[in-house]
Amino acid sequence: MKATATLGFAALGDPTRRAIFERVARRPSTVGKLAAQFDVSRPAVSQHLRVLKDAGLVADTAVGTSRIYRLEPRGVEAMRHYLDRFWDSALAAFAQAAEAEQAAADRADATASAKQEDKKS
Amino acid sequence: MKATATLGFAALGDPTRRAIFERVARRPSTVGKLAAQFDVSRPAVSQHLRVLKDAGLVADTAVGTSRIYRLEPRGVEAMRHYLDRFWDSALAAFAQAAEAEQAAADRADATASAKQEDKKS
DNA sequence: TTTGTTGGTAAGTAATAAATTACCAATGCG
DNA sequence: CGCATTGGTAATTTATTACTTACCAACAAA
Repeated sequence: MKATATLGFAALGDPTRRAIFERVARRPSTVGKLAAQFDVSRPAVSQHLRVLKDAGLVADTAVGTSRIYRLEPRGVEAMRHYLDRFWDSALAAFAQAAEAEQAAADRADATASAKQEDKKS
Repeated sequence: MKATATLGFAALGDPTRRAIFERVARRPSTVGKLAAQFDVSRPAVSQHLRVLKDAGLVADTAVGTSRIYRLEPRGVEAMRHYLDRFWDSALAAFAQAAEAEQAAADRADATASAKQEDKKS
C-alpha cells in the first residue's frame, strides 16, 4: 500500500472499478457477491479490488474461506487532502494575478486586446 | 465540459497529465511553454490540456495567437465533494456495523473465529 | 499579402490496462 | 481424507490511451 495520489486517481478513474468501490463503501462485501452484481467475471473483480487496495482505498479481512472488503477512509482522506491544495479559490486568484504580471514582463507592451474566453466543449 | 467525477479522476490518474495540471495550477501558462518543460511534444500537451478541460479542471483564455491555461477550482471542488461522502470515518464505521449484522443474518451461526487482517502489499 | 508564431486536429503506432478462461491454494464440512 | 466453496494468480486477448509526425487554421507584424 503505497497510496500515492496518482494511484488513487487512477484507481477511481475506471468506471467499473469506481462502481465497485462505491458498492464496497456503502456496505462491505466479498468478491463473489460483488461479481454477482457487476456482470464482470470474478477474477476481474478481484483484480479491481487489488488496485483499490494498493491505492489505500479499501481494506480486506479474511473470514474463513471468504474475504470481506471494506472502505478504507484514510486513502480517501489522502486524496481529499491533495485536492485541498487546489480547491482554495484564493490561491487560484493569486496564481492568475501572478500570470498577468508575468505576461506583462514577457512582452514589454501588454496588449490586453483580443482576449476571449472559451467555454464550449 | 461534463465534469463527471470519473472524468476528473481519470484525468489526474495519468502522471504526466497530473504534472501538467499541477504546473498550470501553480501558475497559468501556454501550451508552448508547458511543452518546453515536460519533454513531451506540443500536441501531447495540447491533448492533455483538453482532457483536463473536459474534466472541468482547467480553463483557457485566448490572448492573441496564444492561449493561456489556468486552474479551474470548481472542477477540483466537485471532486472534493465527491470524496466527502467516503471520507467521513463515522460512515465507514456504520457500514462496518451493518455488514456485521448482515453477515450474522446470512449464516445463522456467526462463527467469528478465523478472522485475520491482511495488511501487506 | 506574405511570413512567422502559436496551437489545435488527423492519422497512425506503441504501450498500457481491462477483461477473459484456466488453473491452483486455502479453508470448512461431511 | 475427500469434496465443495471461495478467491487469488497466470497467461492471453482485446480495448483503450498516450504519444508521435504531419498538416492546417488563426492571428500578428512587416
